[in-house]
Amino acid sequence: MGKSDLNKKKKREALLNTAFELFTTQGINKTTINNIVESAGVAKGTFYLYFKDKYDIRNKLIAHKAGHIFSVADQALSQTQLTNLEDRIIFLADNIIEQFNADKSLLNFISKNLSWGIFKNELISSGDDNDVDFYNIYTILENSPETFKNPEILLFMIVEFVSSTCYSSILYNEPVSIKELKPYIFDAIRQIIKSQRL
Amino acid sequence: MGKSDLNKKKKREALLNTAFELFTTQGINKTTINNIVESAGVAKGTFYLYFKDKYDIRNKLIAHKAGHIFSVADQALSQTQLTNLEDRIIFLADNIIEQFNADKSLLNFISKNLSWGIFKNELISSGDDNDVDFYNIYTILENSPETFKNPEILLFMIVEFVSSTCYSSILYNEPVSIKELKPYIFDAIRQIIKSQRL
Amino acid sequence: MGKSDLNKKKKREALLNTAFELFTTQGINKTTINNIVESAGVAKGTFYLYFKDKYDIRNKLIAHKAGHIFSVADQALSQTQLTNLEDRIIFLADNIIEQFNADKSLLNFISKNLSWGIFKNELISSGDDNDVDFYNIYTILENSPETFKNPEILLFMIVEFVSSTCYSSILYNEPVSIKELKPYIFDAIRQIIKSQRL
Amino acid sequence: MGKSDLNKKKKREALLNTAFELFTTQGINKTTINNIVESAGVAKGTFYLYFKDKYDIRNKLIAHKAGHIFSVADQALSQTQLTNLEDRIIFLADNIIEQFNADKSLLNFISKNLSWGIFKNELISSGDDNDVDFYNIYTILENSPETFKNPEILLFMIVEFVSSTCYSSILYNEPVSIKELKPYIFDAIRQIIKSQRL
DNA sequence: TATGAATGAGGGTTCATTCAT
DNA sequence: CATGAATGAACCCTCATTCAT
Repeated sequence: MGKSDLNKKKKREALLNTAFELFTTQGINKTTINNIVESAGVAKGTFYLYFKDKYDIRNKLIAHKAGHIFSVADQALSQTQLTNLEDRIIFLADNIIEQFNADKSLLNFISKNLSWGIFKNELISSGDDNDVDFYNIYTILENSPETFKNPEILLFMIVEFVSSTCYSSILYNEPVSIKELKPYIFDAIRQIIKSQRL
Repeated sequence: MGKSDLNKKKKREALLNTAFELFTTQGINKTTINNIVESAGVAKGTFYLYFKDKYDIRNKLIAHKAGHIFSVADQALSQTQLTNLEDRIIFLADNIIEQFNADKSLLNFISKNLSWGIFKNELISSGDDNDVDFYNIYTILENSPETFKNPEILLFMIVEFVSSTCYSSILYNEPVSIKELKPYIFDAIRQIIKSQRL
Repeated sequence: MGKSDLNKKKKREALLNTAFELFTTQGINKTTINNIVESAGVAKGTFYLYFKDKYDIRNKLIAHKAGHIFSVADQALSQTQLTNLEDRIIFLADNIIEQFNADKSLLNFISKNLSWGIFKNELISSGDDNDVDFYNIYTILENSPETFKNPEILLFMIVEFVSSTCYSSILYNEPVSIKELKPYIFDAIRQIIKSQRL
Repeated sequence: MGKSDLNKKKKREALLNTAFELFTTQGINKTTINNIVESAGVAKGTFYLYFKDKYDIRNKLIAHKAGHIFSVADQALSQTQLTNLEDRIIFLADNIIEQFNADKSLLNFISKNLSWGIFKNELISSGDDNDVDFYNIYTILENSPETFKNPEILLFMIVEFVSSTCYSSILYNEPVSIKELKPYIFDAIRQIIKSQRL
């Protein structure tokens, strides 16, 4: 990679990082391209060399950040000795919840913008160096000796259940704090898994 | 109520109805105050006599619409002979899902903007003639002979679970159509209820 | 007409006058909406209350100015005792040439932007208080005892001939000054008329 | 001519051809330097090695294209046996009209931008390999046994008359189609010539 | 020569908000 | 209460031009 290519990559990353910072602190609507380029220290025109518009950079960020979260959780899981499927899924859920709990603006950003369909599309379409190992998570289900009616639906339901209950609890302590809510969530997950077991 | 008061009420409702129509068809960001007052047939300044800004009218709409949905479901439930708690909750869930399925823009509008905390706040703070009987839904749990660890959490989890899984399925058919997804959802709900039963 | 209506009319005219001033001195491309509103002493948004964009105001100006020129010439003609058709037409041509000669920027503005078709369309479509009596000029031909193969074509040819030869001569003294050119033009006009006489 | 010189010439021609293509299809204002270099397949900076700016390349194109048209007409004339002056001029006019009729975008481009003075200046100033034999056309008048008051003015008037009447007729069919208009134009030309004959 | 990434002033346009009527 | 003309800051985006490579 030439010096110029390296410089380009750096500019692009500066824009991405700045945009994320601003999106999460001020919200997407309130963030202007002006804000982004100013903070990133590049000229306005430069933004348009790398991204089509504000929503283009947002989508790229979402996919990147979401993938990263799964990746971190997966890494942590591989460090454990857990073998039981339910335990492994609960571990992942717990890890992800804690990531969100530790970075609330990240939770806000992703939840407001991510949907299952968009997520899948972005992962597939964006051929950049997204080292997202999201689909590896499937392997948890697939490699398990147990079988399920429909693994994708099961995964989908768990993801939606966790993310939607987390959102309110972590950000607004509603109806209770995440600490209090967790046992309920985990119980529920175990039951959902059971209901789908063949 | 005097003639002038009536006129005022009519203006306010015209603004609310128009705003809802525009929010659901064009999105909130794309809808301008101009659009609203034009369609409502009032002057621009008049808008500010009734609402603080676009987000004020949005919040009022959300609480109103969400309450209405629960109300409709509750009414329908009262027409049935169902006595078993799980059946009653599934009935409500099904009814609400069908309401959303029949009016996708409504689902989109509410899901994008409603959160448990905001919803509760709005219901409490807005003392207007909101005839929302949302909290009646609690009575389903409370009046049941069965008891649960924490009824509000249970309700919260079900609501979040249903609304988040619905969203993706109804609007984007992801991961599967709502028709296919329903049995899984209902199974999961039953399991969640079980997990919380004392 | 209310005070407010009057004020509106004044704003609109201020914009038109300023735009014309700038268009003729700097050219249309170089003139920005910013320039116009600044000189006119109104806010930028105000411009868009009265005109769609730069080209809208240009078109309205062209029709207005072109109509005015014919009107002035026609008025002057009516003050004369000329009866002979050729003489009357030459008189009009001379008058118009002198108007352009006296206001070269006007000539530049109109010639660059006016075409026979656009001119006719604008005259018809723009229902504003354009007191343009352009078509009265037809009456010169129609009321004459002489008849012509095709009066519109004759008029068209004379107008195009005069305006195109004027343009170069008045603005660039090419190939000769307008003073030198005039006799040639008038001779040519007489010949053109003859060629079309039945 | 060295290999490098050849390459340079090729680049320059690529830019000229592409610019003409874009100017005539999209208009000059809408055409950007970006468009030109992209289509021409050269880098952006390269443009500035050959031309000062957009208007520089435009002027060079106009002179070139206008000269070419006269050249083609002149060539065609030399293939005929016509000896009578009027006939020869009418032949040229007809030929040029047909060239424009066959390539309307060319007519649009040249008419909007060409003026007698600019044309002459460009021809004189631009010493490039413009093999324009425009002035040869003078020889038609000069070599004729007949004599005229002022040959340049005569030529000027005919050129302006033809080009301005053509413009409206060919591009907008106003006031009538070029087919219908031609006899009127030719009649008028004959009269103009007569009026200038000594 | 040739490149093309970077620039940044300035373009047109929008729209929430105000306030005199 | 109701109006709507006027505002002007702020928006997104373009594009001619430069200059280090």
